[in-house]
Amino acid sequence: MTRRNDGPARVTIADVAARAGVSLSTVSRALNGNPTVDPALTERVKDAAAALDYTASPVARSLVLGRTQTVAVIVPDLGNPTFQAILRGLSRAAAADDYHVLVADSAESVEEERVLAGATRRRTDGVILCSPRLPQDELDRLVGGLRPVVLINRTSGEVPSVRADYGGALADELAHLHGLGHRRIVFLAGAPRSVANAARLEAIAAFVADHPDTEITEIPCGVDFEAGAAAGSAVLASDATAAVAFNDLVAMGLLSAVQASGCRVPGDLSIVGFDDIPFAQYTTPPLTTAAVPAAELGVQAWARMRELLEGDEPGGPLTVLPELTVRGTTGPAA
Amino acid sequence: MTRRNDGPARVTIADVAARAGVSLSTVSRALNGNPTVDPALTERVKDAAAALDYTASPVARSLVLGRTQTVAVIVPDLGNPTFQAILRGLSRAAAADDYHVLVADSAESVEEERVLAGATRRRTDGVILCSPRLPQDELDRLVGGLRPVVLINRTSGEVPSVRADYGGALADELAHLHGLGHRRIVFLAGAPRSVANAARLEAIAAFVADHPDTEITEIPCGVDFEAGAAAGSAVLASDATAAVAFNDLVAMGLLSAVQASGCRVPGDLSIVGFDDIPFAQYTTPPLTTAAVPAAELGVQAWARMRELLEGDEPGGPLTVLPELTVRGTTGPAA
DNA sequence: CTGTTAGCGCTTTCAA
DNA sequence: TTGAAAGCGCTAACAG
Repeated sequence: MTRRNDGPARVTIADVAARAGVSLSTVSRALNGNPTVDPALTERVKDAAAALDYTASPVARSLVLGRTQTVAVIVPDLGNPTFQAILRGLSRAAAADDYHVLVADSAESVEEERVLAGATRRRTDGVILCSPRLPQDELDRLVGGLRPVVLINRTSGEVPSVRADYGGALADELAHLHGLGHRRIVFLAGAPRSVANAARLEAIAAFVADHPDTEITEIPCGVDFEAGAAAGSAVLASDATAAVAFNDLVAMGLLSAVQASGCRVPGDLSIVGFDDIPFAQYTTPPLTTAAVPAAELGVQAWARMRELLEGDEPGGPLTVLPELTVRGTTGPAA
Repeated sequence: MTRRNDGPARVTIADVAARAGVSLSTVSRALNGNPTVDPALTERVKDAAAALDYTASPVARSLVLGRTQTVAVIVPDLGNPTFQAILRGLSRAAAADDYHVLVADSAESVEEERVLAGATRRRTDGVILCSPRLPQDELDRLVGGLRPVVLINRTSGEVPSVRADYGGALADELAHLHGLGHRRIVFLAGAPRSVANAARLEAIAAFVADHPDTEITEIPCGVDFEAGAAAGSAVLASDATAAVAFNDLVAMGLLSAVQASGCRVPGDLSIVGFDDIPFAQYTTPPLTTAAVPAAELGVQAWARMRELLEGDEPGGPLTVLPELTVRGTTGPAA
C-alpha cells in the first residue's frame, strides 16, 4: 500500500505513548480530557504531545467516533450573490463551533443536487440544502435518507428549515407602491415553476384580491440582468407606472434598459427589486428593494444543524421577513 | 461508544459479502474494478451491492488509503467577488475530477489563515491558499508543513502557483490611456502594504520611466466603493484627465461621485477599474477595466493540485494576463 | 482467482 | 487509575 497523504511527517499516538512511557489508551484519555487520568500523567502526556507536535488524526477519529465534525452545504450556484452570502454566514458560524464546511455547487442541476447530497452526506455529519429547483416530492424523498438535514428556503415535513418570507416581503413592496399611488403595476416573473416564483405570485394574487383598484400584470422574464434588460420594451409598452422585478439583477437590467430609452426613474416609472444584493445601493438612482438577510439565514441554518447534531430539540421552522428598503427608484405615480 | 452518524441506515461491506456469498476482499476487489475477479462473481457482487444500496464508507477508505479525496481552500473573505469566482471555478473543476472541497474563510485574519491551513490540511489531501495578507516569511514557513500546496496570487519558492499579472495588466491600461492622449493620470491606491498594491505601483513606476511625458499621481484610497466615492473630490481637484482605480469597486464609487458633481465620464474624465467584476459591465457608462479571469484561476489552481496529487510534474508557476476590456468610461483626453 | 489476515490511527470496553 | 485488546469499515499483502 502506497500512502499518498505523506505531506506533514506523521506522528501517531504510539509515538506520544512511547515518549511519555504510557499506553496508547492513557494518551487518548489524557488528550481528550478524561478526568480519570492521574494529573501528573496527563501533564507528561501533554508535554510529549507538544514536543512531538502531535494532533490526533481527524480521519481515524472520524472512523471510530462515527462523526466527522464536518457538514456539507449544497448550493445551486456559487456565482449567485445570495448563496454566497448564505455560505459566508454559515461557514463562519460553523467555524465558531469548530465544524468544517464542505461545499458543493450543483450547477443548477436537479440531478446533481440529488447526487451531491448523497455523496457528501457520507463524508459529513449532515447536509444543509439550498435546493430551489428540486420538485417537492423529490425533496421529500431525498431528505429521508439524508438526516440530519436543514433546508434553506424550502420546507419538507418536520425537517428543520430557515427561510425568507418572500410573499410577505413582496406584499410590503406592493403596499409601498400602492401608497405612492401606483395602480397599474407589472411583475417581471422569474423561473416559471420555481418555488420562489410561486411564492411571489401568491402574494400578488392576495394583494389584488384586497385591492380591487389595482391591476398587476405578469410579464415572463427571468432571473438575471439580461432578462431584465430584455423586458424593458415590454414594460414601456405597457401603461404601468411601476415594475416589481423578480430580483435585484432583473431590476438593474430593467433600470438600465428603460433609462437608455429615455424613461426617467422614478419620475416615469418606479422600480423595485428583491434581495438587496451588495450592488443594489450603487445603481443610479439606488434601488428600492426588499433586503433578504442571506448571511443571517446561513447563521440560523447552522444553528439548526448544530442542535440536530447535539441531539437537542431543533427549533421550529424559522421565517425571516425581508425588510422593505426604500431608496431612489420608487416615487409617486405619474 | 454512541455513534452519532446514524442517519442513513448503515450497510457494510460484510452485508454485501454475505448476500453475495463471497469474502470481504472479493467484494472490495469487485467493487473497485480489480480485473483479477471472475466476471461472474463481479456481477453477483455488484447485484448484491445494488440491492443493498451499498457504497463504501469514504471515511474508512480515507483511513486505509491515506487519501480523503478532498482538498481545502482557504480564502480571506467569502464575501469578496474575486474569491467567490475563484472558489466557483475551483469547486467545479475539482468536482469534475471527483474531489470534494472544504472551504474556510479566514475573515481577513492572518492568524486564522495559519490555524485554518493546518487544521484543514489534516482532513484533506492538500490545501489551496489565497492568502494576500500573510507576510512572505510566514508564508514560506507555513507552506513547508502543508504540502501539497497550491498558491493563488502568491508565490513561495518552488510551490506551484497561479496568479494574475497585475503589473502587466496595469501597464496595458496605462498604454490605453496614453494612446487616448492622456498625460496627467491619477492612481487611486489600495491597501498600502498589500502585495497587490505593490505590483501596481511597480508597473506605474516602470511606465513613467518609459513615458517621461506622462505624469501619474498616487492618491491613497482604499479597496471598496465608499473609498472610491470619497476620493472623488480629490480627483476632481487634480488636473488629471484620467483615473486608474485600484479595483472595480473603487472605480464604481469614483464614477458615481464625480458624476454626481456634474463631471462627465468619459468626456471630462476617463476612468479604468480592475478585475471586471460581474457588475462592471452594468454601470453607466459601462466600465473599462482589466478582466481578471478569477474563475479560470480557480480552475488552474485545481489543475496544479491535481498534478501534485497524482504525483505528476506540477506545471511551473502560471501567470495569466488580465485582458484589457475597453468599454464606456474611457475616451480621448479633453 | 479467492479467502484469510493484518493493519490504517484512534477510542473504549473490560480486566487488573 | 492504567493497560491490553477489540474494533470502527475498509484495502492489500500473502497464501492457497
